[in-house]
Amino acid sequence: MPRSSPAGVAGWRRSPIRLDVRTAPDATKLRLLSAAEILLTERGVDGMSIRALAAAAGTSVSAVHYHFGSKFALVAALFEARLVPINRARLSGLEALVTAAAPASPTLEKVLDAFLRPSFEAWRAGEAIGRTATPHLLAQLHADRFPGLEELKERLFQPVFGRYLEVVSEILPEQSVSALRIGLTYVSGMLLHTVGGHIEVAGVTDEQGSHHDSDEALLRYLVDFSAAGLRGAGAVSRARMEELR
Amino acid sequence: MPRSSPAGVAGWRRSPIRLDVRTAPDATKLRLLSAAEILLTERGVDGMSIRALAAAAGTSVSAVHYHFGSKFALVAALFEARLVPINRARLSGLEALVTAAAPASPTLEKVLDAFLRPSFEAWRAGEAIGRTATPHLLAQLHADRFPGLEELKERLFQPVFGRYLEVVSEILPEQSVSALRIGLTYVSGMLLHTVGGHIEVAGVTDEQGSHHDSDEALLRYLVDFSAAGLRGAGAVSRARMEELR
DNA sequence: ATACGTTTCGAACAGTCGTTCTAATTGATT
DNA sequence: AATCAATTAGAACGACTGTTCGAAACGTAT
Repeated sequence: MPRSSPAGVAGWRRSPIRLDVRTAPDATKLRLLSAAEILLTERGVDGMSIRALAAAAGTSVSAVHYHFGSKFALVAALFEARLVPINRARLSGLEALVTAAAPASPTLEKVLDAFLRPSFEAWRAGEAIGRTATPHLLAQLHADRFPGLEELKERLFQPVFGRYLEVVSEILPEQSVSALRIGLTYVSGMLLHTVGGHIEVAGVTDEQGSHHDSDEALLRYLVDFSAAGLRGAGAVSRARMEELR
Repeated sequence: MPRSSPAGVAGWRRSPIRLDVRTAPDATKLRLLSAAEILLTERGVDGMSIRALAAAAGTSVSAVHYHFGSKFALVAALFEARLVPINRARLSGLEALVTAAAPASPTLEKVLDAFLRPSFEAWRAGEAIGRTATPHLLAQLHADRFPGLEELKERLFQPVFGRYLEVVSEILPEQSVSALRIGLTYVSGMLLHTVGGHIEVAGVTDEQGSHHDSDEALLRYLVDFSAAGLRGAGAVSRARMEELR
């Protein structure tokens, strides 16, 4: 049972050679997060009990409150810890596209790919190693509700969403921003629908390489569907969109 | 433990003149369903307690088990009671389109409208009268999980989904059925995303007529987005879709 | 008026929930 | 060796969970 402090414990930094996996600082904290990730996707926030979580993490119930303060704080911490890297990859990928294509704009397909791929790949990577994946958790949390979650989602998503909306708006200047906002929300919804497990890929799994190809094809389908939808919906009903402010 | 069957109570059928609202048969049963509809959308299956439900319906906790047998049976009954009319409207609307356009096929937009409109209108009608709407509940249940729900969704959705897949496959014969299945699943996902409250309409609400126009514009946007997505995704990545079986 | 089946109610059951508290154990510092 | 803060485990708290039970109340038919 690990019993080290989170950060800045002098003793551990004096012997950096001992920082192996077993006795790493925050070992219990990290085990709790990993266990919570699995249990949350399986049972949801209300369905995951502190006791089941502690048992899965190999610790006691009081460890949760010691490290996080409350059950909801743990869920929020997990949500943020898993989403921040994905959103960082989204933003860096987008800026790379923008600078590479400057002074022109990147294609809509490339932008959507940069938005969808990080979450998509984390999802497939998680399923490949046998445990329920991170974005699957995000889809679950997107449906769940508990105090403070709405503000957290707003804080984490808004910068990414806003920047993508800017770029897409430059690519499709003839469409209103409010219409594109709805369209991009639909793109997010389809992504969550995919990683949430509602899409049956039914790909060939006996070969290891073919599975990766199927994943790539599914992501490609999602990108093309989104791009065509964004372009098509705006082209047809642009006039009606004025009413949506 | 329930000890009677709801339908076929001899005493009530002998005096049909007394079938007013207050003393109608299954009055408490219907009140329980209505109250459950609101509480489920607000708090989810695990979040709704029998006691809160009984209090909202103005009855006692044991009434739930008397009329339904268990909490999950009540949720399943509500799910089915609300979804069957919507799916019936979907199917009849589709067949009307098919026969009207025969021997040709109806347009993709009309077919998607027939699919989306029943659930969409039930959603807006529910929000208009102030209570949380039925499809909002469906979106909540789509995310929730409890034993038996998956089979129920399969039983209720599959006939509708299969028939629509047939017709859409006739409209877009150059696309594989498996690709169209994914596309139609995305359409369902976007609908659930909409009625689940994740789309901010932000329409003008001070006028009563304008709200209806905004709703119509939003539905129109969803239809056009879906149609363009289905057509576009198939046209671009048709070759890659072969890998998805 | 009596008897009957249906429906309702409140109490009580055995669990589980998140949280809190106390005591013990750990490794590092003095 | 003694002291210290950090971390752990385990018991206990009150509140809540879905469910069950027995006794009332109901309108109807005998």
